[in-house]
Amino acid sequence: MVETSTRERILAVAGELFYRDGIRAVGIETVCREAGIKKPTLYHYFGSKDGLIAAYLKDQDEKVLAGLTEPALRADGPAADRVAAIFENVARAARREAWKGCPFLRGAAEFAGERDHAARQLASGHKRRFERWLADFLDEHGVIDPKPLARQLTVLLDGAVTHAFLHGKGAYAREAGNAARALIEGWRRAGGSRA
Amino acid sequence: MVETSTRERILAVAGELFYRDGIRAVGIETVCREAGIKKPTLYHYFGSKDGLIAAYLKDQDEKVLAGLTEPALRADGPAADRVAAIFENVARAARREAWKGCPFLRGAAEFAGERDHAARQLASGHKRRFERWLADFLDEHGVIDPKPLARQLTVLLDGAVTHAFLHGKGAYAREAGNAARALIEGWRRAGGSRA
DNA sequence: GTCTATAAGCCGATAGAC
DNA sequence: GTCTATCGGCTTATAGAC
Repeated sequence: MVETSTRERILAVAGELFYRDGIRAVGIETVCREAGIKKPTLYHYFGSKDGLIAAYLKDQDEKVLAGLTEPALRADGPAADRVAAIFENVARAARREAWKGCPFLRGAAEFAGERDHAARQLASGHKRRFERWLADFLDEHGVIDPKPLARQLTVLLDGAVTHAFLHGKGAYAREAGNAARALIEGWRRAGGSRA
Repeated sequence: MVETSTRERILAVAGELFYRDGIRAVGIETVCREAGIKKPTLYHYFGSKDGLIAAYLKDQDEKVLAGLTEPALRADGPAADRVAAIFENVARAARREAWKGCPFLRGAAEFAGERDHAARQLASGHKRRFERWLADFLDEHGVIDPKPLARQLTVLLDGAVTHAFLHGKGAYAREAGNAARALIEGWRRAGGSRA
């Protein structure tokens, strides 16, 4: 089953273009041309451009989350080392030409004017899901009262992603990794009562 | 001199619309209508939409920087308290309906597909300027080896701004403020050698 | 499910008059 | 410096045939 369905092919093409150039910068016509189909076919599967956008971000949710958590799951040692691996992974990604930060942060920024747009809601949900995963992960690795710390690290990580993209340099993510380390180690010293 | 020049009026209107709805979401025609002028007048002053975008962000640079640093300059006590005031200010801003995060982060996100776009360059410059200001500020308030810490806090702050916007809640910026405090206090304990 | 053809409008940008 | 008028192209979206 190497052949992909039409729907999957459209979604793959749209995902690539939306991520590379920005959602608003890419027209339906371009998506159709690159996917080798005509407009009515796209509208048949997705109903509207907003429908395609929502499908794109829903499709990315799991994938982005898996890519983010994978370095931590693969690392060993104390929690600080494992979390630092996430930041180091971002720093390495920043070197790739095609890497342009987080599709959810960028999507939310593009639809700042539409409070209830799917891109905004899916971005918020995605971030809450990562924060929850991190709290569980810290808990499993012996961190006391992990929730406030997970929130701090989640915020720090998105700052790292954003700055790594903005300047095109991994140095920002790497320095943020140092901060993450310091926060986790300090958290243990304070006995979880810092927040 | 209450009357503003045509150029200033266009810039003020464009700034409001670009920030509220996003740069790509706002057409030249809309800017002209709201400013009470015709298109050739706008093109007379700014040459192109990209010219208007560049003028918008150049105009915001100083203003945003001043708004960001003001709470720290007004606060007193040790460096940790003063920097925490910046995060608290973001947390309070997140409550306002009209607040939509950082115009530079959002602008850079909108032009992710154009590496050399003015929005990207101005955003990068703006962030480097804030980082430099913070390093000087920390230095003046007795922090040893302030540069790596300033970078950590700059990254953390933009994460806080982004999450405050994303979820429409100040809680994320407030928790990031706790992290900032911990980083600064830990930095003193480590004698500036943490990084 | 996929096509041809097309609607209706908005996009950025400009020629040329005053 | 500001206008009227307009250009060509791209935008999202749809009617209707196969």
